[in-house]
Amino acid sequence: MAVTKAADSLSTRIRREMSERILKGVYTVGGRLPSEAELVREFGASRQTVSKAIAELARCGLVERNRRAGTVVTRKFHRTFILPMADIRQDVREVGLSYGYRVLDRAILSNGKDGMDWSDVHVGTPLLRIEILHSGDDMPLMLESRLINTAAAPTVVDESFETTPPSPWLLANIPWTSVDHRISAINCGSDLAQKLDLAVGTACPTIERRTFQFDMPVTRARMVMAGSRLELKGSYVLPTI
Amino acid sequence: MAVTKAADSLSTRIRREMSERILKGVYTVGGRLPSEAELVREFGASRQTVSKAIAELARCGLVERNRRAGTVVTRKFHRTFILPMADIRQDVREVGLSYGYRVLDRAILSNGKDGMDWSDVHVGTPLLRIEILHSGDDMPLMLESRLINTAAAPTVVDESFETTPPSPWLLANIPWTSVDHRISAINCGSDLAQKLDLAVGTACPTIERRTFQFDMPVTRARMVMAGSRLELKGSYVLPTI
DNA sequence: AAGTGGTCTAGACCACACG
DNA sequence: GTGTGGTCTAGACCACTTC
Repeated sequence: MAVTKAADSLSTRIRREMSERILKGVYTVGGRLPSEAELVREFGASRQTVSKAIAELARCGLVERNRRAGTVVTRKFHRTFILPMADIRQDVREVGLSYGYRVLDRAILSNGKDGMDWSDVHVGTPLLRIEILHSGDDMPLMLESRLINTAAAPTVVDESFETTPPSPWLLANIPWTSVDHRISAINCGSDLAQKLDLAVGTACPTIERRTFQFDMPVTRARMVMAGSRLELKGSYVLPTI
Repeated sequence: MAVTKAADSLSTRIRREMSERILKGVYTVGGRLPSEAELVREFGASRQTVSKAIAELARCGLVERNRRAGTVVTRKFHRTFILPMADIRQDVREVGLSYGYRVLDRAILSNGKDGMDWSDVHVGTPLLRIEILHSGDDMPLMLESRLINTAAAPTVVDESFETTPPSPWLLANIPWTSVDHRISAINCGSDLAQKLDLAVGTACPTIERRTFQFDMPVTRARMVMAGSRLELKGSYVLPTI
């Protein structure tokens, strides 16, 4: 038993030892782990402590726990990965550019009129529509077109967005409970090409994102990246290691 | 105190009650939560149980815990979201198409020769290069170009990939500990256009993904989606609700 | 010094699923 | 029935950080 290296808690050390065994194949995929009672004996820890360690492995998806059937090794931990919901200001600065943005449009419209039709939002609710051009060293990097539901974010009407872009402002001021997104690519048309300073037809990664407070839509945004000028990156390390 | 509705565990009910208070603004952002001792009194639960509930809120990023200073409400839980690392077979079937794929190329090459140069992999290591065209109802949906490091996945050389595509095979057979990815968009050239049955220049969402076993690269893949034929979607619900 | 969270133990009861 | 994990309590010691 290699449960060494103090400074980490006992449950952490047990978790690490067990995840190492799983990754090294000591316990085979589909096979059973020793029961909690056996691990209690092996590690000389209390059942709570062992249970906590194994529960963390289960949260990471390395194992599945079943009453009576015991704990079995899975490998469904690859089913998700994390994409940072980056603050574009940080991302731009990280590549050494000075971040800036410009508000191209800001209007309050009534849902159901003016061509606005946001289903799931009551007809007549005021909506804030805003368009932002983000740039680095004055080079356009991303065009953001956003609708904000004033029923979910009433204070937004008093916000000019002259010092803070909408995305960080919303994150800091309007809580949300769920989000969905869609990643696609578009060939930019002449309007986009002009705003983003690209050749017509350039492939642009595009993210559409919607956030909700329970069932109520909060905001929906379409973010068109200026071709390959800014990369969308992410990484994920299994947290149990 | 609305700690009602049994069937859920006590710590779950406490967690839900507390997250609701945070989202409703009972505890303001930057403000302090009651200490564990106070919550023990309020909810009539043991300290372990209260601690577990609050620890889960902290894992989700709703609060930050500090010794002596207490637990404060943050709002950094929006910093990441989850993108499903979808099994394309499922995704295709979900939209009602019959999934199929074809191996366009399969070769074993030596790193450092034949134009192969995978830094971080020893020169001379055999690499499996494979190209797969995924389709739905015989319509091309995604072109996958992949390298696999045989030092990390020795059994891959015996696998023809005639019945299982590389991605699910790898997930099921070769463990990994970290992954990174890059999302971009490309204008497809003539070769891609032919393989994916698209017009030259069509914007195609592209994912590059690399996985590792600790420091050892396992596989790297470039997946080019056929324009907008297949969508990349994901959603995330705050797990504390 | 004192209050906070972090962790651990020992013991207990329960729910579930399999034989 | 029986073994598994799921959860809870009570009490304890410790580490950290602010006062």
